[in-house]
Amino acid sequence: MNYYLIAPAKTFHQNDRTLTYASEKSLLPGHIVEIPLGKQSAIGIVSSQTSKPDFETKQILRLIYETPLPAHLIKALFWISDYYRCPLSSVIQAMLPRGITKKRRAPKKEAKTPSVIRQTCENPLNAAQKRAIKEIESNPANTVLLHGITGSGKTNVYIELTKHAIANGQSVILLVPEIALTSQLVHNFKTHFSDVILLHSAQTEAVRHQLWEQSLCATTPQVIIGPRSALFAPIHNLGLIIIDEAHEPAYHQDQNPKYSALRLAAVMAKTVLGSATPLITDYYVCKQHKAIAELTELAIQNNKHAKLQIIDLKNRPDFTHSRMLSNQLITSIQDSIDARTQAMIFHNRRGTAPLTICDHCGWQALCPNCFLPLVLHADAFQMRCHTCGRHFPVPTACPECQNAAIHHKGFGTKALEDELHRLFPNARIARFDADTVTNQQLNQIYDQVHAGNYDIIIGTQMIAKGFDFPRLSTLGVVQADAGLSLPDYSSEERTYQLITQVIGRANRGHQDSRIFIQTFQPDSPVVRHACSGNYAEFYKYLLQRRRQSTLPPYSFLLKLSLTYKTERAVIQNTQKLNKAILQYIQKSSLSNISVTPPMPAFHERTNSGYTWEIVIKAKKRQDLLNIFDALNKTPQLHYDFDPISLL
DNA sequence: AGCACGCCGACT
DNA sequence: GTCGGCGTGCTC
Repeated sequence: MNYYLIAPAKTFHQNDRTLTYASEKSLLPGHIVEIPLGKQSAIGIVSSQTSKPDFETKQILRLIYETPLPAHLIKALFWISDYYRCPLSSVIQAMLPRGITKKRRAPKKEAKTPSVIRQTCENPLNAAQKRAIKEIESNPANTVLLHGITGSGKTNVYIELTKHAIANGQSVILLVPEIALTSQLVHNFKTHFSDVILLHSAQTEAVRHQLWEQSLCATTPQVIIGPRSALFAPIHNLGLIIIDEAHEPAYHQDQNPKYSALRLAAVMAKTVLGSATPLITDYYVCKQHKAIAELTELAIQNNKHAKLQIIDLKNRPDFTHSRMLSNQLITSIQDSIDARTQAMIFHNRRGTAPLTICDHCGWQALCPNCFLPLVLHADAFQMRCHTCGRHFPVPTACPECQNAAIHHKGFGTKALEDELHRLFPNARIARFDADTVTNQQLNQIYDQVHAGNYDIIIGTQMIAKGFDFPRLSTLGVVQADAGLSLPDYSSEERTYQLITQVIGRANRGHQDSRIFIQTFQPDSPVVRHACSGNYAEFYKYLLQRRRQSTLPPYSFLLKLSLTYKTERAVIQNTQKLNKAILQYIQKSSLSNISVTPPMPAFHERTNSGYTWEIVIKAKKRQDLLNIFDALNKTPQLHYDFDPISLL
């Protein structure tokens, strides 16, 4: 009889660890089995063989797949659970396809038996790209940052690295933040490699299961493209992971299992992080390991120019035609229309007006579920909550004091669209935001824009990423500093990234173009460095600030939050928690640790109650783990190691 | 999370 | 004397 440690996929309270089971069969680590657990049965993963224990054991019911999961996934399973203190079962659930025990009907289209990856075309490289590839491949560090400006040809580098890995018999995973927004990169990969396995959120359970089996059973190297969860594809001989736009927050999963795809990738295989605007912490760590490859020149040289102008929103004489758009921007839009080219206006706020307030008594329209401001959508005659999606009729009078003087403050993309219609009554205007387009539709509409069916394009984040608009000659950012007002430690780098991405839309060099950055803070280093594209200066500036406040990369963070039905309960329990933390720190005489006093969370009140939080900063990450382990866990306690935002 | 056991109040 | 309320505790 053989005995094995099995990690069950089922969660059971406060006791999440491997269990010992017996089996006549000889099994390997990574084998997926069915086991009896309590009165039920569960799926489990074989961790290792063990000796006969001194307690009763149950028999493994059956082996589900002859092929075990590859070793790097078993490593990942235990690493995530340990590093982020999350239940093993939650990791397994993320790793295995839903309905793994279901018998699937044969797929309509014959599943292609994975064949040898075929190179289908040439991949010309310039000197800088060749240098970067050599740098990445010869660098002993496990993670290498490919820092390349927009248009420097990172895709060609990815393709070449992938070719080399396949030639060595190794599989490659390419992570993208969101498939629908990266169709050009996906298309490029498909033209270079046949049989790329593409994973995305629109696929059905059956299709995912089939693709999962396909990669589990493949005997030749595979290329997989997908979102962060594609790291769990069961491919063998994983040699390289490429993470495109590695600064994107989509690479951090914020529900259990909480993990950073960047950290996880580094545990599993050689990892390349591609970004024009890397996160400060990633740049800092890679710099320390001398693991940065720079791509500083445009891949395709051209003689087109983009002229950038910063406009102070406080300077009212510049806003005599519109309160939203400066005279300079309006003139340039008109020039673009006259020249039959296009203008793009970026504003990261949906709807018509983000705040609705009664002038008489101060009442404010809030979502009864989230207690956050409701956004007016005048075209739909609705007040919408952008957090939970609920919608309500537009009030005609204040519900508190019956006064009719209610005001809609601020403006979103819909209001901007109305304003542009007023200023340019004959222009063809397209608006891209979550209200008008889903990610799936984005490509069709993009084609229309590309074909020149529109004169003015208005949009949120959605249009800032990835797309190449060759007819663009005017680009306007309505309020570049909008994100800086958020009380979050990462708001500066998020703002830098956004401005850089937007500017990148005009810097593709198809047209001479003019860029107008409107801002209330023309002197802010974030806005200035983003406008001049000076990452090195921005890095220096932000690193200094992080050092002053001991934030990452100068510390590790643990965010603890408590949610209770009443304000009284949440304050009491957060204070109790705070006391327990301080006592533990003193008892263990830990140093270089700071604990914020209990404070209300940014979203203090929600439908589920009141939330307060405590943030712990430590020089050594292990101290955070030790403190956490010593705490009393209750269902009200939520925790986040290495949070990317403190909101 | 389920699903047992277990120890007290309302019923045939 | 039995049915069932959900408090407590376990799952190899």
